Amino acid sequence: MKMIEESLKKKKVCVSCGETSFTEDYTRGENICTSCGLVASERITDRGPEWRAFTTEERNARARTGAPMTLTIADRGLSTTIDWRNKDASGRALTSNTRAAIYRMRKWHIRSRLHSSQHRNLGIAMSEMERLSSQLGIPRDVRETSALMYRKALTKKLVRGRSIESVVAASVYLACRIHRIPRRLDEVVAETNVSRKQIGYAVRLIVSQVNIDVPLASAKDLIPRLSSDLFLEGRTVQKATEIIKSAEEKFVTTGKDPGGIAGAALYIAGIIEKDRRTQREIANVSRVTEVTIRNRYKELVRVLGISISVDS
DNA sequence: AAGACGAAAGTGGTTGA
DNA sequence: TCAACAACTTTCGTCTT
Repeated sequence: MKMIEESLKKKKVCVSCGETSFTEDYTRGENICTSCGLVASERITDRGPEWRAFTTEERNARARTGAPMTLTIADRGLSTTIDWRNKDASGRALTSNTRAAIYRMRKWHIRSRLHSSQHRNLGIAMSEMERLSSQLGIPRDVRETSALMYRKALTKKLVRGRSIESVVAASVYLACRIHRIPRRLDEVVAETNVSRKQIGYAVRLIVSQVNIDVPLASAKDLIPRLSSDLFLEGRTVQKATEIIKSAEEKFVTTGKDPGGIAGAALYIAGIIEKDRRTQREIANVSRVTEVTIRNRYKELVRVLGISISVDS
């Protein structure tokens, strides 16, 4: 037990490429690096059910727990509901006494459910968040984080005087940053009706007020996404990751657009590994211009002393 | 003909007085 | 609040493959 706790606490880093995200393959019991495919550890704990089910009915019949508690529903999925039918559990009609009692319970139950303005706010915000994050294709656990961010912002009274939508968008964006899922602010802005300025302001506000570390966007995080768009080969991707890593430690990549850095690294890696893409192709997927790719790649070559080999 | 290159001028955002 | 500034973009002519 102790060992399991320790291994959970320690953040795993891929020994091959330094990536920290892993896919757990339960059927094979392996931990696989999402970036380079390295099998990082075998014999992981299968946290799934110990039974098997082939149909939905079987699954429902065998499950012994209810829906998971979640932050993305305003009442955390913990509310009870009282049925509107005047029947008991076995389907018999209720006596008039019981019926009156149930009627009173129902009344208070409904009245107490959305009792505070915060709860009402959350209700609206969570449905908006659900819409936004599904539009952006954001996975479940990141949504939980963004819900948490929103709840923190709400309790700190940061939503007051600002539109719910802008704070929701900021929460989603920050959750992506925290989980190192590359979504740029512009992409989030595009799915909302709020101006970029307002969302940017909300983002900064939350970062300054809420006590959560938000890592800076790194060019490394963009590599998997860009390289799959470019259909690059594994070794090229790995090379690009190395380039960025040494660029980050050797030299300032700060203040530069991560897209430019990532694009330049992929360009160089492509040349070295003979898996070349044109500057235009790379510029398109990394959302910067060819000129920026050029500038960054010249800079990287100069600073890292990479010789673009003349052999071809 | 496509890709790479670099100069010049313009834009949106940050910083410091 | 404003000007200076760095990073990035747009545009365009030229060179290379």
